[in-house]
Order: sequence, then structure tokens, then C-alpha cells
Amino acid sequence: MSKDKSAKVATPQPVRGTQDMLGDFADRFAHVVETFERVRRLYGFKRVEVPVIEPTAVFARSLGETTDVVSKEMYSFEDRGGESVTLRPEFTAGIARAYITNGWQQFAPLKVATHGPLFRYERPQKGRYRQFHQLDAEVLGSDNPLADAELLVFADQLLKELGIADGVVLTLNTLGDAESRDAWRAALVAHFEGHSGALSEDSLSRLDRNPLRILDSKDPRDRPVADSAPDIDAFLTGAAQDFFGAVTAGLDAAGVAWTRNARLVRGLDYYRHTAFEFVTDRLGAQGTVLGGGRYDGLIENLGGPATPAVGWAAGIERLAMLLTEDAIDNRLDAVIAVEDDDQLAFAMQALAGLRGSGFAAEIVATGSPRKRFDKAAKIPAHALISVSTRDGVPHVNVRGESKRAKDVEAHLPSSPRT
RNA sequence: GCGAUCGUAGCUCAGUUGGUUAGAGCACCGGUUUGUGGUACCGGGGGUCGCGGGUUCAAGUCCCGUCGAUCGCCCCA
Repeated sequence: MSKDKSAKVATPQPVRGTQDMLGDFADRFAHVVETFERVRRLYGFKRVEVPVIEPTAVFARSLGETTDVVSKEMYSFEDRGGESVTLRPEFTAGIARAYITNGWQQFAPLKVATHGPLFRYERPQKGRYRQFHQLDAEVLGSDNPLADAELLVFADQLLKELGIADGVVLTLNTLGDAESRDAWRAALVAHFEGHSGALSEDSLSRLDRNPLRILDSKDPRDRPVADSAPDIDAFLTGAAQDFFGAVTAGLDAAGVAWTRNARLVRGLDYYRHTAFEFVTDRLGAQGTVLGGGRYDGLIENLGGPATPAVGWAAGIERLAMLLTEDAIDNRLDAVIAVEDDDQLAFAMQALAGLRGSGFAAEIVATGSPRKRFDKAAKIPAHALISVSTRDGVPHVNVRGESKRAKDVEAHLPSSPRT
């Protein structure tokens, strides 16, 4: 670092809502991704990669051109050719675009999975960043309720293998087919308009924009009206009832626990049938750890053929926060403390030998030699190896009782003979 | 966009009704002690007290503004 303070330059700060990860949290993040990659193979989901940047129209269509979301909450800008482009705020629209433009209809039904960074221009809060990361799984080109069930069983197994299923509950609802949804929506609007005097200001504006959202309002003034609103059940067509019944039967057969949440909704019109969220009470206001649903109308909205599809996404940071302390074992196999610089070459040879044999190993060979043992002892490892000089030759001592420590000891070079 | 809380060393924090030269622990560096040892002690480096303005004899402390962070609201694709 420069000692000339007058020449000090201002360090650029990170972009608001971005984060840097180091050590433990980065390991937890990687553990979530690795577990996802392993489990998705068990379910036959192909890996798919789609661009981080797309024409703004891809997301504008998926989100409804008029909403605040498009105008205020996306990272959009003009490229040098004057085209409006957007950093992806979700995976689904980009995958749907790729499905159309690459002719992936030929592979239908297509099961794909991906993960990576997403961008939303929002105010950061707990577990919610402007650049964040998600896991994503989609089934495109299937109108079979077993596809919904398979995705949910996949999600359930993922959460169980991550060890965070305790305290997480699958909440499930149906939005019906287009006919059911329209009838229910009309009944809801009539109900809310009949009680408009009792609604909060926020919900009065929702009544115009997005009346379904009143159902899950957090404002206590809205709860009586929302709780007394009609469920969709009375408006479901026979086909929609059968569809939902087949999804829940699939879950029951696979042993996946679920609860009905008749208040769980999706605002956008292309959502049909199944809507679901895995919810925890351990993350404050941001309780959803994995959510998704069926979006049979989206691909058509993007100019493609009418194509049924269903999928889910989950925030990697949130999942990483929920991992238990012991989910990650960062311990090295061995740490070598070089207590005498005359034995540095010997210690380096031992270190290279261990690493070459597949052991994770670190060396402590700087600073005061008499403090190196204590320094090494603070590094989590199965085996603590000290190297000193006794009778003019390297003297090695190994501490550690685990099987791994014994393996390490067996791979150390023997002391050179004099 | 709105509200609340908070910004002091690399990290976690203390700092009294405003009052000498702003402290501790951890971390880092050096020394002593111990000598199969994760101990203890001594010392050292490191701070525009987020930034700017104001009140005052005097501001880390009070006031205003600003930037940032956190939590919540809105939104949630």
C-alpha cells in the first residue's frame, strides 16, 4: 500500500445490490449448485445454457408490456446498434425464446435445467439482491399433469438432499384453465368491489392492476375481505379439476407432502393450472425458497406455437443461507508446519507428494518459526504435521486420529538417511 | 418510490450529561515463555470517527443535508 496519502485514489464501490462471496458462503453456494446438478440428472433433465442478455421484448412479452416491472425493475439499456437489450430477470422467458428460435419443438416434451445470475433493479433486502442467482428447471411441450408432479418431486428431493427440508412446506394451488381462471377472476373483482370501502389504498390500486394479488395482501385491513373471498374451486371446469387431482395424486404416490394454499396466485395471465411455492419461516419476509407453476400461455405470447410448459426456480443465495453448519466440510486433509527453515525443501517435497496423491494440503512456512505450529493448528485439518530437525535430520510428527489422518501419515516421505 | 434503524482500526464493537493525545478483543508482524507444544506475557504497525455543512470556547457525541448498509413496505416475473 502506498504511503503517499496525498496521492490516494478513491476506490470504486461495488454496484448496489451486488455481492462478493469468499470462503464459507462461496462454498455453500457451490454446494447448492453441485447438489442441483447431481439431482437434476437423476430426473433426466438436460443441461441448457441461454444468454444472460436478450432483446428487451423477450421479457416485456413475458411480463406484460404495461407493468411497472418492465419499466422500472429491469436492467435495460440500448446497445450501440440502438436495440434495447435487457439483462435477464428470469430464466423462463429466455428458455421459451430459445425453444422457439432453435426449433426445440422437435424434442418435446423437453426437460431442461440451468442455473446462473439474474438481474432485477430492486431495493436490496434480506436474501434479495440486484444480481442474484437461481436454479431453474422447466418441462416444455407437455400438457401432462405428471410433468408438474415430476418437477415437484424433483424439487422436494433437492431440498431434502440439501438438508433444508425441515421447516419447509410445499404449498400448492391451481389457477385452473383459461375458462376457470377468467370466471374466478370476475367473481373476485365483484367481491372486492362490493367491499372496496374496507380495502387498503394499496389494494384499491391492485383492484385495477392485479386483483388476484389482493388475496395475499399483508395489510391487516385487507385480511377480512381477502379471507372471505371465494376460492377458485367453485369455478373450476371438470378438466381443470381433473388436472389438479392428477398432480396431487402424483405427489401422494411419490410421498411428497403438500398443503393447499387457495390464496397462492400468479398475476400474469399466461399462468394456468398448477402454482406452487416451497415456503420457510426462517427467512423473514422472504419466505419462498422455491417457486413455480404452469405457464401454458407464455410461448404463444412470444410468437411461438401454442405450447404447454411448467417450471420452477429457486434462489441459490437463499438456499445457501439455509444450509446447516455441518453441510460443508472445509477441513483440509493435512497442514504442515515447518518449524525449521533448514527442512523447507523436505517439507515442500512432502507437500507436493500429498497433493499429488489427492490429499488437500496446506503449508505454514512463514513468520516466526516458533509460532508456526500454533498458526497451523488453527487451520482446520484432519492431520497436523510438524517438521523440525532432530539429530541433523528432518523429524516429522503427525497429530490426528481420524482415518484420513492415518492415510495422510502413510503417504508421507520417509526421512532421508544420512 | 416510501418508512425505520445504523455508519468509530482489516473484522466485531466500546467510547459516560459534548471536555486532554479516540480504546478493547480478534487478525497481522516481532520478541519472551512453553518445548510434542492449539498456552501465557510484552511490544509494534494500522483510524480523514462514511462524506459535507452547521451549533459551540470545545463535536466520535448535538442539528441539517448527502452517500452507504440493514430490516420492512411497494413489487415479486
